Amino acid sequence: MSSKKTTIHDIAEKLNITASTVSRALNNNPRISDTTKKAVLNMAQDLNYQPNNIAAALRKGKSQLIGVIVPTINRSFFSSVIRGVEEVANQLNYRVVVSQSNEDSDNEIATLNALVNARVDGVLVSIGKNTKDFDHYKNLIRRGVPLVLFDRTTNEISTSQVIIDDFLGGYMATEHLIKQGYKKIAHFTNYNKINIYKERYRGYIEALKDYNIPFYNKLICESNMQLEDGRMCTEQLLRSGQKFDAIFSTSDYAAMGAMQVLKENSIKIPEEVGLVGFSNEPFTSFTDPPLTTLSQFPIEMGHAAAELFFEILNSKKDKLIPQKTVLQPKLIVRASSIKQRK
Amino acid sequence: MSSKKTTIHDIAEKLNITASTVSRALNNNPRISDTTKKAVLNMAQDLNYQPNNIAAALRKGKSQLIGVIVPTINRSFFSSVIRGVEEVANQLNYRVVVSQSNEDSDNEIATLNALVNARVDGVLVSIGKNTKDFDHYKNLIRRGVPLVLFDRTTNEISTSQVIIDDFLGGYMATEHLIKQGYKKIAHFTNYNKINIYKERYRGYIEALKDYNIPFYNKLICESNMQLEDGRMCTEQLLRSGQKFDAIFSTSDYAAMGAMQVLKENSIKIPEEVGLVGFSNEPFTSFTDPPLTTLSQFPIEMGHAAAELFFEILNSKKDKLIPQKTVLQPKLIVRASSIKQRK
DNA sequence: TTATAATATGCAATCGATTGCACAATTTTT
DNA sequence: AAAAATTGTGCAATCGATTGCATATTATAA
Repeated sequence: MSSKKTTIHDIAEKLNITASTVSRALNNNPRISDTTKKAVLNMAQDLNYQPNNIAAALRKGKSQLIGVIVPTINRSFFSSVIRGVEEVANQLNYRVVVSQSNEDSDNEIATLNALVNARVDGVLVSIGKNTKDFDHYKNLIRRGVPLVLFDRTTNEISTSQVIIDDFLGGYMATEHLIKQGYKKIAHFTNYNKINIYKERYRGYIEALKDYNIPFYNKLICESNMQLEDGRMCTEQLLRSGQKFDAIFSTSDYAAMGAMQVLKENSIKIPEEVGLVGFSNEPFTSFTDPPLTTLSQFPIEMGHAAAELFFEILNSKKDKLIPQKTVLQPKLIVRASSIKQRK
Repeated sequence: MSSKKTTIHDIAEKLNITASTVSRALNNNPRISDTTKKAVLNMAQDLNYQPNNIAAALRKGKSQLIGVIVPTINRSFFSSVIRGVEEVANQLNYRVVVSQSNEDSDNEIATLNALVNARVDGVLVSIGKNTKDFDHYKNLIRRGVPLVLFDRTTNEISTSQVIIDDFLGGYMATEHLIKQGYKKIAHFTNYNKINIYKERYRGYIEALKDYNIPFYNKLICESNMQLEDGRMCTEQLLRSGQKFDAIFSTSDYAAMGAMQVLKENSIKIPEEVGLVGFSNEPFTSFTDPPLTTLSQFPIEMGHAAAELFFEILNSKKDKLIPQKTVLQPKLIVRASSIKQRK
């Protein structure tokens, strides 16, 4: 029943021409006459021809596949980036192959190899928190496989990347709180200081400095930045007796934890404590009060990453200058940090 | 610099054997001596050999790729399903290629064809809301391409599928509200009645019947089930003067819209109006009050879908009986619907 | 009218791994 | 010791599309 799939040879045979001609006709090669092209196209339709990309990939050495590795796919930020990548890729007749590292270094390497073996034409990666060794990526570049890093990046690898200006993000969040009249601003950051957290932290410090607000080490809490960690940090702050009137958390989840604990302790947000998160997770607009946060424009980040990828792909391999796209984060002001009404 | 990638021929040459032997050795073929196998493996390591899956795929007619089509990837439910699929697939050395239909029928078809041309070994699909014509899927099956539908399915296509028991979900939600003492339960459902919404609606009706609660058509609001729609439905209910003391919304987003409007009107949840959503979106635990909802176990659904896929793949094509995996939803009771304390 | 260019198509190798069949070498059976 | 079975490799075709080069045909220029 399922007669074999039709190939260009079948088309060629029916039309009494060769497969080369069919191939050229299908690829709209100018050396083929319009008459032949039409005949081929019609016959292809009649025979319900479906090109075998695998065969083409083997011959051309290009699979039309882009690999994307993220720590976890079911986080709004990452799935949105993937969405963005896919939008650009599909436009150019590329498909997106996704893999998760689960923040595990070994897994990240294994998955990277798997993608390479599948002969993806390049890889877009957001590096896991625990990855300290970048040799595999360096090898990849040496072997000429296009690589683009996004969000979770490192300067140890010389390749194109797209990030948001996390320093600015940290600065904006802190400045906003200061301008609202908050003076003792706690900061929750990741204990594992990969680029993004480091930068946000720097922004926080810088803003304090610019506004002559003293920095207290006791107001810093390092953790894994999940909801539970945010709860813990907040409880710790409360127990310590250290006064604070605002929290800038570098993750929305930890901010949510803080919100819960504050509410449980009948501390009013934003009147007594202002709260700012980071990432604009979908839930932040649904909390009570809604949470001020920073949007990282994940879909745009996906677009940018894909564009950088295609730039590498289309460039002469020898004179390739790594590009860096820096997106501006945007402060989304919501009730959790509005002390003054203007 | 980038010396060509090593192939089995390079290994063969170095060892003075043929490529066939190398291939067999790498695939651990029992007809190859252990000595040779070891030599091949070592040489492969030395030359940093990376198998070319594309070549193998062409020869074997299997790409080790699974296509997944979802309406949108950046929705918690769908990205979690994909996560589940990926977990099973990776285990079996398969990769996952994702595509979005954006709820657009034409796009869904185009994307399906693209995946087929990429020679994925099969496709897992959650059908778009607006897809009414299933010919493309039927063709796919006729051509012997394994197809598994999940969540958004249809009985018009004879193929394996995995769904949750939406009828039961609707029933459980409604019964829970009834048992809490709510009597006039509104229901928000999708105007486009694809399988899942139809079933939940049926469950709602059945529960009312079982508990001798009259059904009022005026308590039903059909919409697109986004947040705005939930707001609209709720405002409409309020304006209409139709009394109601609970809302069972078939989407968490619409439920959230309802929560907002109720709060804006100073209507107390759960005291005056009980609220139940559907899907257990991550934000539902963060609202105030936290929202009662139903978990669909998306990751497990992904696992199940992948398993069904591999069953098809490994079965004799002629005697293939479509399987249906039905997962049980689970009621997650939170404050939004707890009127009585037991 | 002949030389030259342009046009349209065919030939055959190629991408890299897999696999049915053949065959030599060795071991086991009778 | 001859026949049969087992073991280990090699040969060559194959998967389907692409492409450099050759060639035949027609159109244009000299």
